[in-house]
Amino acid sequence: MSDLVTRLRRHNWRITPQRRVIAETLEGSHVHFTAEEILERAVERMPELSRATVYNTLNEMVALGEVLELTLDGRSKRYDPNADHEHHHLICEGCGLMKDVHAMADPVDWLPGDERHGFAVSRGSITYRGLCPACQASQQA
Amino acid sequence: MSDLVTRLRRHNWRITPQRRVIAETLEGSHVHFTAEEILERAVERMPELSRATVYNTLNEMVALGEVLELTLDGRSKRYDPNADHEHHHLICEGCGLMKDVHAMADPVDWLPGDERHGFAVSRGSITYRGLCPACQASQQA
DNA sequence: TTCTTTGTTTAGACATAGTCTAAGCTAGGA
DNA sequence: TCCTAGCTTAGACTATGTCTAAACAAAGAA
Repeated sequence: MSDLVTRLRRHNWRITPQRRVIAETLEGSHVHFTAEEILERAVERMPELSRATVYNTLNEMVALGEVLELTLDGRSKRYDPNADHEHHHLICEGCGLMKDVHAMADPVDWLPGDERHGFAVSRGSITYRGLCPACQASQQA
Repeated sequence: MSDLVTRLRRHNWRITPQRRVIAETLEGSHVHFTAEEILERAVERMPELSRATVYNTLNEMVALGEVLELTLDGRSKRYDPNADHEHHHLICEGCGLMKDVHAMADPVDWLPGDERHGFAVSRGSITYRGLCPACQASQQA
């Protein structure tokens, strides 16, 4: 799997300095940032970068299918540059910590035909919830 | 499974006229409403009902565990009065139509121990995405 | 019954997340 | 070089949800 800028370029998408900074900020992290967090970090490298460009660029990367948009907490959307690789998410109900995880089966295979209501089902993503080790410890105390 | 008002009363939660109207509005539907949609419909029965009461009441019902909060589209939260019964959601990527569905297995069973990162995993919910029959038809045209 | 306490509701101000608009800027082709 | 299409910008605007302070209501005590 190649880096995000390379994948974006394949769509004949112009890689401007702003878009490069945003893509590299997104890819350089191991957590899934919100748009505001990306703006905050990208502005350190390019102070004149505007909020609208960050939102526009993220939406375009999602539309190109190279970035996933996650809406896991109902507050703000988060962006996951790892769009190729099928994975799910595990979230701590105590502190909000999020991890990428892999399941042993594709959930689409577990949806019977009569539960599909005529839909053409393309994918299924699982959100696991629980308590992380730190929150389990603090709950016992 | 008893009705929502009955379940709420078991928590020694005062059932005021406002709360009753909100609970009945929520339960009387087969789609999952947003807070604004509930307000809109509840106000028809109780015109002086305020927005704040609707938001407060929904949040309290979620905290009591009798209503599920869904954040499936990143726009607004939706509320599902069917908190007891394990089910998942199927969403149309064309028009946003949402259905409750049942899978053949519990997704928690598909998450291997070494993917749990020490979490105490309590539940997993699946969001299926695809195209509903109407949107498949209009796409072909 | 009246008083007190506690919890509930209200209107509207405020906060946060995200979109839109109009103008200016930039890169590449003629 | 100039033109054009697309990109970026600041800031206004919209949508969703929370907070605050005051009014209101219900239940128990006297």
